[in-house]
Amino acid sequence: MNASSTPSTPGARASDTRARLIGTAQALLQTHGFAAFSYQHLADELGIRKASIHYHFASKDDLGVAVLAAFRASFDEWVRLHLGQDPHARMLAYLRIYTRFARDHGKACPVAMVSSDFFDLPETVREQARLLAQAHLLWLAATLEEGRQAGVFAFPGEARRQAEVIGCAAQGAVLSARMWGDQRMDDILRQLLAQLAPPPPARPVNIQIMD
Amino acid sequence: MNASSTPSTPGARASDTRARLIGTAQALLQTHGFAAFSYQHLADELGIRKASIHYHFASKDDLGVAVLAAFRASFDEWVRLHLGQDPHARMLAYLRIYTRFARDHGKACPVAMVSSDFFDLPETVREQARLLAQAHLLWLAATLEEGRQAGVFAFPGEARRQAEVIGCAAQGAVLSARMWGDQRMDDILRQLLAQLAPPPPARPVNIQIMD
DNA sequence: GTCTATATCCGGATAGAC
DNA sequence: GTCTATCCGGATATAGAC
Repeated sequence: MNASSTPSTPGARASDTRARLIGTAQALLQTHGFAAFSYQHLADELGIRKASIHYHFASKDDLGVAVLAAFRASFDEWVRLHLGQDPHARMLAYLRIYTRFARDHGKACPVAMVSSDFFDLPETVREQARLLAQAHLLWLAATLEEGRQAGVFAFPGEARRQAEVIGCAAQGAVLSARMWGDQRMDDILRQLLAQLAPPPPARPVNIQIMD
Repeated sequence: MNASSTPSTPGARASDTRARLIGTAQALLQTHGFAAFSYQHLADELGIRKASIHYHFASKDDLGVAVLAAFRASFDEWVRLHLGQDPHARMLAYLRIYTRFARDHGKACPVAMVSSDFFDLPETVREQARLLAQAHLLWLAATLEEGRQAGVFAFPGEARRQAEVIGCAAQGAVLSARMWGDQRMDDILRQLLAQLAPPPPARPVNIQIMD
């Protein structure tokens, strides 16, 4: 009955199962939320018994902390991989993360899912959620500011505020994709980018400034 | 032990309890989500036994349908009350709905909460959620388009697309207010409005067109 | 590391008295 | 309309064998 491609074996290393638990829990968190997935779901997915999970994560809260920390580590790695690109390309790549989420069985942003469960979460998990959200917002603000100075983005006020708008809209977009399909979300992200585009040069007066 | 201000009495009318159930369920949906609140929570709040709730709503799904229908009725009424106002004032009033949500114990948008639970909901509840979201989007699109033609809003492309951005951002904003407090959300809504503001007249050339 | 077995609690739902 | 009593399933978690 073990549906897993890598059934548990007596010689399995703890770190293997632990990593697979985190990966599966990440997917379940994005599709069903933290409260709505269970050790039973995880056990079924991995082909082990649910009691075995407690060896790796004594409580579900511990698992929640590890799952959110893993999301943060993934994002840090993603940031590292895109360090060289220009702001516009980076922002495109960032929004494509959410496009991929939505297309992958309607996964939502982990931060949005945790926010929904927020009042039923222990402080340890809440803290990790804040750290993850913070990492995204800081990156967004830096990218927006860099893009504005490079002339590829235009928006009013502080980059930090604009970063919050983009982040919230992206979260809302993947949520709405669950209702309406991922085409809806593509439209929203495109509109978000269109709003960031700088206006065309003041007027088509034929002045050319030579340098 | 009845904490309710209107304890159940033998002579209570069904419509009273039914209305109180819907109202309490609306609040619980916005704070904890549909899956996370229980008949027991409702019963405690109203000062009755949980079995009694089944008289009014045979199943929790039936309650969910009624709760979302009630949200839609409230919104329709809100729309009616604001018919006379100009687009800018209407949009301000609309965003203030979410500000009030966030300040009221961190309530989220019901659509966002239902979206999180979406894959675990029966089709009857999903349908109501779509109807509610649709009502908001249609109103937003109409208000945006009217405001653009009146010159108080500026945005690229179709109003319908911009409506989706505003709606998603508002949903994300109230969710993020649960993490960071409602001041954060005020900032986001302000930024949203600032982005909608039309640019200042082409340049301060001292041309006055007389009419 | 993973198992079986079990403890404990809470969820929605039903039957039938009042 | 609301009650008590009960059923059943599923949740997290623990104990102890292998």
